[in-house]
Amino acid sequence: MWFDVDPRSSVAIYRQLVDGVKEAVARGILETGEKLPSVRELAAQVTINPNTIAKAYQELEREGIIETLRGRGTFVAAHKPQKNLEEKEKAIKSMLEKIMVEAYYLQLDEKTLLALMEKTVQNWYRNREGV
Amino acid sequence: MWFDVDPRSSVAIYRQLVDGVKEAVARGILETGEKLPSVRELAAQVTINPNTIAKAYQELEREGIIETLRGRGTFVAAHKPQKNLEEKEKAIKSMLEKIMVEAYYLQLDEKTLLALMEKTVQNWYRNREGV
Amino acid sequence: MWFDVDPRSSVAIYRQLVDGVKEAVARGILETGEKLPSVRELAAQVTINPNTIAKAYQELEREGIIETLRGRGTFVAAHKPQKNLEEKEKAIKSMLEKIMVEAYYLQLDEKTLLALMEKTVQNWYRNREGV
Amino acid sequence: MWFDVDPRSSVAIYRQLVDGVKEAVARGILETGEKLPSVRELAAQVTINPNTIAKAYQELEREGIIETLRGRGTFVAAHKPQKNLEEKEKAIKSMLEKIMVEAYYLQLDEKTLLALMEKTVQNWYRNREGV
DNA sequence: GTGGTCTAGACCACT
DNA sequence: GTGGTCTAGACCACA
Repeated sequence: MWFDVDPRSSVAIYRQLVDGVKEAVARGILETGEKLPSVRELAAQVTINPNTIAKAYQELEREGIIETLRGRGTFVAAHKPQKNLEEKEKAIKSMLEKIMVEAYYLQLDEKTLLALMEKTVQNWYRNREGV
Repeated sequence: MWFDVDPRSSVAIYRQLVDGVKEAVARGILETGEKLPSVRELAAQVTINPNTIAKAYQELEREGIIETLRGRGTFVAAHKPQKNLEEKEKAIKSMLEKIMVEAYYLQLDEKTLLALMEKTVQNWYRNREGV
Repeated sequence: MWFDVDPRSSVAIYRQLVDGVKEAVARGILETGEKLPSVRELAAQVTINPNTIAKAYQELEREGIIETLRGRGTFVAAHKPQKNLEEKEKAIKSMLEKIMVEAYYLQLDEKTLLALMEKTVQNWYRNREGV
Repeated sequence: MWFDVDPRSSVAIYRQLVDGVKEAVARGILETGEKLPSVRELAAQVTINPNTIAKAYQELEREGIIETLRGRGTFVAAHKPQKNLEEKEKAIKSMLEKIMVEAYYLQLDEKTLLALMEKTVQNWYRNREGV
């Protein structure tokens, strides 16, 4: 499966599903138009209540990541221009600041941190290229 | 005040307090040995339930960021060697990956993203230098 | 074609068909006595499940908009006096109230809203005139 | 209560709740900052499952109509500038067209229809004025 | 077959 | 006390 769910985690299961799908799409593991497992199917595979899966799918649809065709199933949507661009850019900046704080307590110096970031970014784009 | 709390936010108020203090310490706004307001003082200033403040202080103490001297108050602790280094490094990497996903949906290209990161990092260290 | 169907929409496909035909008739695009495509024809054209088309035709027949002549096909019916006049007037009023609520959140003022309504109404009747 | 719910209706209960609250706010029956009944309270009053109420409240929060303060309850939010303005304007236009179609089958003439619209609009604004 | 909705009942974190 | 989440099981409309 293109994600894993930890029922012990403090983050809600449906959130883990949402993030998992978003990441899989971003990584190119799930491609536009590809069919997602049906709510019941997925529920059976990961032994999670169907309602929980459904909630995740609805959230993903609201975010425009997937779309459901009535009676046929849910599919990865074509990438639409995103809404709330500013909001999301703020979110990225705020995540970066949290990283800075954590790095401070880890006593990472500027150089090490930047190197880590560069490596992560380059890896990401290199892995996507092949898709 | 060296932080602000948004009761409308979906993140718990006590978490906002914890993060706020950690950030203030990391930024050098709160220095080692500096006294924090008492639970009651702070509760009065920001109109938050004292229990919530107390919970945040407990969490901060558990993380070794602050320490309570009985009868004297709570103070910013000296920076101790961190525990769970690996765990925290993982946390940073995981936050970076989340950033990658968000950046993907924002369609930031590699160059732009790296530039944003560098700017953030450099700003951070430059601002700390002066402290 | 005198209508379009969006499989991604949250409104049922058969409902979209029903509404589409009703609108086409009201606009004069489909005239009394005009033959509609057969279920199979239409299904082939718009790649929709024939059962769905059939359901829409049944609904339209029930509403008296079209009629089926056995072996000959389905045709736009002559306009009969409507049933449930009161019910439908209520429906219009209720739709108008929904518009008011939406307009409120859009902060449309009275004048703008009335102007929009007048324009819509006049356009509608002007376009019908030519038919 | 400032709304009523019909469990026999074909429109989902949670949708009726959402629309009811939106209308009450638009009409000024619910004012900014006013507290809504708690999920459990309301569930008891209208004998509807708490989950259903919660779903409605969440939808309303997503739309920015209400906001929840953790552990304290849910309140009518201050009116923020709306998002998706274009989308909503389209929605209004589309509702107006549906009205035109219905009016056609009711054989309302232009004058009658416009009069009805004007009356509705004026009534609405007159009733709000007093608030 | 699909997803959408609802109920009943439970547990949890937060204030 | 509040809302948030999850499970279990059920019914429905739609394609």
